[in-house]
Amino acid sequence: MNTKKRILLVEDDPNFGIILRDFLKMNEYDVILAKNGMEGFEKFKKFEFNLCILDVMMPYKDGFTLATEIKSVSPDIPIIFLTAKSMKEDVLKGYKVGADDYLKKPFDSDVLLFKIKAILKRNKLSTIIDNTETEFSFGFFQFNSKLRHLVFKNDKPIKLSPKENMLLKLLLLHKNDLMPRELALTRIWHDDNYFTSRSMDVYIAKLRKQLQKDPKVSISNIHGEGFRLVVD
Amino acid sequence: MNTKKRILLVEDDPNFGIILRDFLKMNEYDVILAKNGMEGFEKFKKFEFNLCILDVMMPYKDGFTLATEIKSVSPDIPIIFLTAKSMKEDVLKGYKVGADDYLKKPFDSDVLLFKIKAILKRNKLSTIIDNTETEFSFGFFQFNSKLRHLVFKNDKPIKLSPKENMLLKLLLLHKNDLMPRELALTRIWHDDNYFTSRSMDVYIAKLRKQLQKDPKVSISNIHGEGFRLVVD
DNA sequence: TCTTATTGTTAATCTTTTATTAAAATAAAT
DNA sequence: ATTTATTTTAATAAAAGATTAACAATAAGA
Repeated sequence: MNTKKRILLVEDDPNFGIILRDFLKMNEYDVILAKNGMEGFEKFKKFEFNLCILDVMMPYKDGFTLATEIKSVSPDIPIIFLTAKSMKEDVLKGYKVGADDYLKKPFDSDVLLFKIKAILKRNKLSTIIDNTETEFSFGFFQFNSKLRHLVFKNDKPIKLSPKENMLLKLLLLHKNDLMPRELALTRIWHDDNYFTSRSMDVYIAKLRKQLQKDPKVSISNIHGEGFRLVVD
Repeated sequence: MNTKKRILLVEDDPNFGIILRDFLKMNEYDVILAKNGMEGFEKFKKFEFNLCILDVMMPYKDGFTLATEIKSVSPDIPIIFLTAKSMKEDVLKGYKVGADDYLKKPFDSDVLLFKIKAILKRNKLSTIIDNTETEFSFGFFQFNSKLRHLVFKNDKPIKLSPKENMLLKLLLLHKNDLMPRELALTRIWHDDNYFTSRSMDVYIAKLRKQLQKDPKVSISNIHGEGFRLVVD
């Protein structure tokens, strides 16, 4: 209902990977496909995901190793393993590195869909109750990213739209430092192209309009690089 | 570390049931064994459990039916199914009634232990959040969620319907903070889709009608996120 | 300096989400 | 079995949000 759930799919068999990706896309998931563990971890760091589906047997870096790396960055992200053989050792190893489920190939696609649904559902509660940083204070502003409220001095709170809100939060997480354009585009717009970039500029303008209430606060552009929220 | 985790094991084969119970007990779990669905539900209501392990094929009342009953009382309790056959239908049915995992008999006991561990670990957070508070006071209102009574000043109590009641309670548990739409939909409507969402809006309207008696109390919407019960 | 690429701003358009009301369907109670 | 309460569905309106287009301004490179 909300926004599409994002799945990282790491599968080295290109034929199978593409067909599985398309199948999941048809079922209303946003899927990023990586063809090996290396690429998988890069993509994982770049975007934000709700779930990972990892093939176990991959050359160079296997699914378990990748899972361990992923869990070290995001301990709570659910992982489903795809195993060719259902050997006890594999299953146990999977659970040891924090698997939420595993599927033996060949598997039934409906079963996979249900597993995904079930896992996302039970992970909802913990992800709904978002315990990332939510209160920010800068200049004469007070900002609550959970309520999407921006308060100047003792005025009544200004309601921010989701995009305004996320963008301001990203800027604040890089306060007085470069917030790369690319970062906002991949994190907020999930795509980096001409139009999303234009859209982002519009939101920068909106934020500037609010922030100009405090002369000590501004958003400056670093040409070709990104933006910087400056607080004197 | 804390106290032993309590497991409800429902299995109609007495030999297998007893050996499995003893195996789990050896592994530091408190286990209550029931030999059919009827007895299983009785025991479930009598004690408090952290996890249920249910045999699917049982005479008189099967595991799925039992699971549905259990979930109607405790929506968040994790359930593992034991299936003799791993038919697709069974697996899907299991996930539909909210299974957390399933195991095909015969299974490896170590795998079961790992599944139990994994499930209890991820359920830790959400069971802590389970709140049994029943008396609330806000603005000029007094609310008893057990009696489903909402009282304004000294008026006679307004009887709330079950859904109104649960929704108000959820809002109050997040007083002055975001109560995510998804949370109410999964907790109260057990499904998050267009229609349940519309239904929820209708109930928000009903609550607003009652709460407007006190100008200091209101329900505000956070677009795309949820609602907030505001008490000045 | 000229040219091109990037950024800034505003307004129009399109999309999604929420609000409200009423009617239909279901469930509970008498 | 019939009334009553509750819940869902439908239809439509209103609000909020996001994108796009058009054009202005600015910065960087040739």
